[in-house]
Amino acid sequence: MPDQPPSRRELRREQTAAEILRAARHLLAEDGPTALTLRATAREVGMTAPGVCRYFPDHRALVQAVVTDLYRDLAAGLEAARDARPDAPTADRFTAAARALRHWALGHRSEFTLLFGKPVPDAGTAPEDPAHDAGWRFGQVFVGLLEQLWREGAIPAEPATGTVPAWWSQFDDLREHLTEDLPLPVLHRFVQAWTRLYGLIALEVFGHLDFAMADPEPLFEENLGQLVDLLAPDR
Amino acid sequence: MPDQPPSRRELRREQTAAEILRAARHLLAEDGPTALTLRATAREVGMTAPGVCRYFPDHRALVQAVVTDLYRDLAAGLEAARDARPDAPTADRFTAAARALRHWALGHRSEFTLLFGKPVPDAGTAPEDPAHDAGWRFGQVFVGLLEQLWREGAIPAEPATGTVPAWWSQFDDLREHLTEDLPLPVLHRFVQAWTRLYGLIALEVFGHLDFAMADPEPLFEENLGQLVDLLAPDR
DNA sequence: CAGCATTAGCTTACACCGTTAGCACTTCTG
DNA sequence: CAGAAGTGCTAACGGTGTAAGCTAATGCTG
Repeated sequence: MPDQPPSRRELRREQTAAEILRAARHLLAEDGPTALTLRATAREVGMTAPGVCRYFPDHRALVQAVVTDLYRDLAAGLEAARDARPDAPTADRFTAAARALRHWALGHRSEFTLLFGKPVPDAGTAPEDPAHDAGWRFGQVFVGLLEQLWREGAIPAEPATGTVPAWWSQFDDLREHLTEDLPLPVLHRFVQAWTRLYGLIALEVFGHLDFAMADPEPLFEENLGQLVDLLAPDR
Repeated sequence: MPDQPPSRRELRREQTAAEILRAARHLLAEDGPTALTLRATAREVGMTAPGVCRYFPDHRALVQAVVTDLYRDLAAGLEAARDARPDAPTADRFTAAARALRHWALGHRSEFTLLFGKPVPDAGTAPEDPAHDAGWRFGQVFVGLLEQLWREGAIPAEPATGTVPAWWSQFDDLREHLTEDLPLPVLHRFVQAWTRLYGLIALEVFGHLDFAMADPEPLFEENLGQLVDLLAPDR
């Protein structure tokens, strides 16, 4: 079966599936994750709920399709930010991507909550879920920059504290997903940087920073500088 | 009206209100935030939904009562951990409280998600909400330790980088909520430590650390050490 | 103690939600 | 052109929050 040309029917099917997805994303963006409902989505495109079930059998399936779509968009946005000045120092491209992530999160709070919070049980990103791959493409943006920093010799292969703690061997799992074989201290630096980046952005988006400050941007920028120093001190 | 002795009726009212709250918390703990529903709670205590509405007019009100209750429990738990060894160095009491927070979060994932994630719109903790005060008692645990560290001279009053950036004046808001008048660099150190603490725990509870490691505890302990060094270098 | 206001909890009702079963109609295919 | 596959519908069931109105018991008060 040498993948026949998509019949007129299949074409139309993909078209309405895309329309449904667009409606669902609109709902999410407008009224938050709880508004992302089968019936409301159906209404949006002029169908009934069982109608859209022909395209996304479950509510779960619809949500996961949205998650996948969002991850793709986000990854594309980060890639664009990273590659806006291809000749800039790699560390600057890293901060550009990180800023783009924060900017996207603040401009798409509902979407960020769906992807990086833990509200909707249907959004689960288990390894067997289709959204898992899309999520990994997002992570790949930062991993790619990490690998390039490593190639450029910006990251020391030795830990700051003399010896490698035994528990760093946990990073072996992560290492297998990488195209390049990076030493454990490099991966350790990366995870440290990532946790701080995520923590800051999530804290701000979720409003848990309001108690301390009105505008967290300077705090973010300060941390971004620290992160780069920590991640790639030899740049 | 010199607060009359609670009539028999009011006593009974408080009693069933407590029972409803207990049932709601049970539901939350057992089946997650989405299972925390008016009708299910009513079923749990052998009533109908409009029945519990006599006690908590809204679903929102019920959720907020649960949030308040959880904050109180959590705060009590952290205080207990902090005061388990009252004569220990203050830095150790800080790490004890931080460990207790992580331990509670991992053992009460649903509850942690409700308090520190952003899933349920009804759980909003705006300043006018009753849950706000309870949340602040939780924060007070760490703030109290901060103040004690300051009294002991463990925290330098000057920033590491010579001058105080202009944006640190944002911490003035935070300063007003404190009993002691701490210098801006001290508050800056505190916010830095808090964001990293939250980031690590949230990342772990929400499962966003799975891609990198199976057991994040060593990473947490490592960061805890760094945090104390950062927060109170002169201890 | 009698009367009465308050209150607890109920039933009913309405509007949403996800999901299933069955049916009519369109479109492709042999 | 008939049959098969697919599309979207209606109807229905069980779940959710919430408002209105009712009954009966409770507790206060004269």
